[in-house]
Amino acid sequence: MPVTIKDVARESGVNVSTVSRALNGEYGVHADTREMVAAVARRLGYRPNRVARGLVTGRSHTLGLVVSDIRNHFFAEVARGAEDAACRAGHDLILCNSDLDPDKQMRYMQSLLEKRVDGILMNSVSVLSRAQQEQLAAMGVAIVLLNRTAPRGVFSTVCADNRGGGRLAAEYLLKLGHRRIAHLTGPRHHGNMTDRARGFVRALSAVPQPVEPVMIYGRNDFTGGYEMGRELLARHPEVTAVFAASDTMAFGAIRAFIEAGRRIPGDLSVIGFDDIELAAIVNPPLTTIYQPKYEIGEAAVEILLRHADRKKPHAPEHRVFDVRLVERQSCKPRD
Amino acid sequence: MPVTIKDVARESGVNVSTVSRALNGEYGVHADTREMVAAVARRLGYRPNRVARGLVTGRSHTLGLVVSDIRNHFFAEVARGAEDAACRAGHDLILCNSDLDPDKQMRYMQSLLEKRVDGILMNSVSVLSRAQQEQLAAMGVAIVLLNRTAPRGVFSTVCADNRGGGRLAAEYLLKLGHRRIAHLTGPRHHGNMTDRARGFVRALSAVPQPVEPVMIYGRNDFTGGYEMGRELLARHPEVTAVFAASDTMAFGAIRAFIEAGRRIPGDLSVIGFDDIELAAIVNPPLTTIYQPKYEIGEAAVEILLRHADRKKPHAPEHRVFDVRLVERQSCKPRD
DNA sequence: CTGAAAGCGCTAACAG
DNA sequence: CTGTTAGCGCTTTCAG
Repeated sequence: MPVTIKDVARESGVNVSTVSRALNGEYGVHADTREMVAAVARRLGYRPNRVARGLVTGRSHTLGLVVSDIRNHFFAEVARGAEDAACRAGHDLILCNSDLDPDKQMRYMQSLLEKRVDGILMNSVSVLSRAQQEQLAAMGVAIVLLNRTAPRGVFSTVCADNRGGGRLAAEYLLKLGHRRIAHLTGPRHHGNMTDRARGFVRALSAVPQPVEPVMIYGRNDFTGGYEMGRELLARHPEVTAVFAASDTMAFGAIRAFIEAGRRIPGDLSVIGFDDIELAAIVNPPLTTIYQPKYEIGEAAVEILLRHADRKKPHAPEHRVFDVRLVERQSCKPRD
Repeated sequence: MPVTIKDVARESGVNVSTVSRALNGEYGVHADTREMVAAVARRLGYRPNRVARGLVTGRSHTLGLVVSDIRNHFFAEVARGAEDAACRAGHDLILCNSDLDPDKQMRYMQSLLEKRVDGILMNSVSVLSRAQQEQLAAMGVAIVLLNRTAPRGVFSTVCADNRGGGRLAAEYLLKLGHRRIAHLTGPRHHGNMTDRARGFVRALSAVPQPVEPVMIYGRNDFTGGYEMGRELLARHPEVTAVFAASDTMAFGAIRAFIEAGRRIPGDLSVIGFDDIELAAIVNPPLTTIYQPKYEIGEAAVEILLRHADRKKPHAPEHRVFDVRLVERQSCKPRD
């Protein structure tokens, strides 16, 4: 049975409201009283009950983070940035893994809402319908998306310049002389990856002799990349360069290529996206598009916190981070 | 202004307590009433306030997870297992990154306590002083440790058979004929890694011609491994085999070795610990000790939940998971 | 500067 | 089966 504010009040001979004021360092309480109360509180090992406080103030100082899977390196990095920013602001972060399952995602949203979180950070499973967006918006909680789902939606968004990244990858492969190119992307309607694909395809078709890439869709993880890699070899052995929409998928694909006796980059050039730490240490080191993962998490929380003051309805903010090509050794000019 | 239980009561013409009972599916309420109330609740978009409920029931249905860094693959995997288990039981997980900093860790504990979490999962207690540990125990919240600290402490623990893993690594390297061996381990007093080191050293000395390994301490991340790798080359070039206490450190060390022109496993055999996904795909594929990360997170939450019923003080449980050697291609017999 | 009192939204006896 | 009544621990008017 923990010690409550009442205990402190009784023990220090003042009213609970005075204890509250003293401990919250507000004005209107004598310095002596404050010190005395503080001393008693310390002696008793008083620990304010934030649940009770939240009930009256209406703010839980808790944020929700809904990602598809924390084991995904990208999200781990985002989560760390988000947690650091939240911690600095005196907030906690509830972690949820949606597995890109719409039902699971909605259930988590419900749960977070019932816990009265001050805001939610999420990478949405898919392009949200107008109706879904409005439903979420109507829930009356600040939401920041980690991927652009609909152009100019009602929610704030923070993400990398995915389309620009796709373009960079395309221009790079073209510059190396590749003409038979494939793109391994994630599930359809995955906001970020869709944008990467769009930028990639568009850049490939914006040249004098346009090239149309082979598109392969799959799961955004190692195994998904592996399967897409095998599929590519089976159906399009003529391809000389592939752009994978994440480093993890790139690793999976490379594994499939190597198992099939292909050499990277000798027979096949591969470029990824994310620049996770391990991209630099696999063999061959992976050429990829860097995006600032930690900073994305940080920025998302900052926006969220700014909007969580639900005094005035903020207009949605859209923050886009620059990406850049990191040239390593998994691509080479076409012979 | 969200709709409350009162609104539902008024709208459906019954008392709030009836609404509460109806919605919580308890006995003692007419089926018709229940349905009617449920219908009204749905129509009004009623969303129970778990904060309020928590205040009266004393249970927040929230767990705290304190790890050193979620970007560490091992912890991401543990976190996922924990989150899944928590979710199944209707609980949420608050994520905290301690960076192995005792102060930060204690601050997180305070914060979690003030949020009245039902239990806390944490690693890295070993960095805490004896006094701090006792302080934790006195806090009166269920705690499960992800590493063994003091033998037979007051807390429950869940971890892999770290000592056995160290032994496995030692026996393997000895079997390959290595005699000049180094161990790259984490920070001193890191519970799990200390145990790995102990098992390793002991097994090396338990043979007819005992070998005493070169010990190098460092940070448990890629850069830490890299630095230890360089230090090893500079100070002990005679070494032919290395046991790194985590795959991540092994990767860092390998990077240092390769930069220095050493070949793996040609010049230097390397064995890791954890068996993270990427261990299988780096080149050469990393021989390592597998430990069931996801299951550790799951088991920890299960124990926590069992103990969170603070009716009766449970005796601490200690669960140890088996490890096994995964032989890949980063080790070879000494010439 | 401090105390008294009302209530945040909900559950849980206790009556009826 | 349902209504009444107390709170849970805290903040926040409103008086004094």
